[in-house]
Amino acid sequence: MRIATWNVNGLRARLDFVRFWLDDRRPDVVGFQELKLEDDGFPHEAFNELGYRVETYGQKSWNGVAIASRLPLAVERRGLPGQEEFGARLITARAGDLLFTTVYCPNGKDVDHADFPRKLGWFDALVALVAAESREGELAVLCGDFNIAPQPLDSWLGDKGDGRIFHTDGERQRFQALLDCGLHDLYRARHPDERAFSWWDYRGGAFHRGHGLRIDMVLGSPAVLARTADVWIDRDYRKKKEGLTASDHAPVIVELE
DNA sequence: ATGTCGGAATTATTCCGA
Repeated sequence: MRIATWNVNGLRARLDFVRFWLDDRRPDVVGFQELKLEDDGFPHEAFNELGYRVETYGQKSWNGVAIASRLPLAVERRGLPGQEEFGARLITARAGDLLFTTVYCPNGKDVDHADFPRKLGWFDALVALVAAESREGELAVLCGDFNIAPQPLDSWLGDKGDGRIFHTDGERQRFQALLDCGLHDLYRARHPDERAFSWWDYRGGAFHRGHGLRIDMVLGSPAVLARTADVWIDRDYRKKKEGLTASDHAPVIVELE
């Protein structure tokens, strides 16, 4: 089974690109972020034609998440309790035997911006939810755009990034708190010393200069880790395809036995 | 050069967010 997470940066603008990727990689379950459209406007037909059912939690203009699945799909939750006013950022569904959650975590903008403490509060609510809902032996996945580089190894800035937005102790403590709930960062578990990124700014030729961050993650419960055969970042899909513009994020793919 | 995108508000141009 192949699962994936991908921040598409606007599904309307990315639809042909996403279809091309789905047809090429054939994942079974995908968490999408930054749809930037309302649920009424979701292009279900395009996904159905490729064999996917989709559950969505969108809003106008910004944010928005969805789970597409070739396996039976039953939605369990839309929205992070107590944080709904911060945008459509979390959806959970059962996909086959997986309890699959995808999140678009707040960006925070800058360490001295009002959104930064709100970002930390959003993570505190996420940690509380994960802690309350985790069940022994469950095949649970929490994937998405976390907007945190957990270690210096996850940033092109290395330890020179420490203290900047995405690189602060406060953000890293929240990410660690998710791991302390029993989740594993599957990419890092599989590739302990690899410097690899999932996001590169559109500006300044960041992709070609290697100026990236690893902020898109697939976290898995111990049962998921035990079934993980491979984890890779689909960097090729950060490049233009057939003249179509890529998202600023690459998909992250996990192969499960 | 904070150099690019996507979307919205308004009508090809500006803003906002990332």
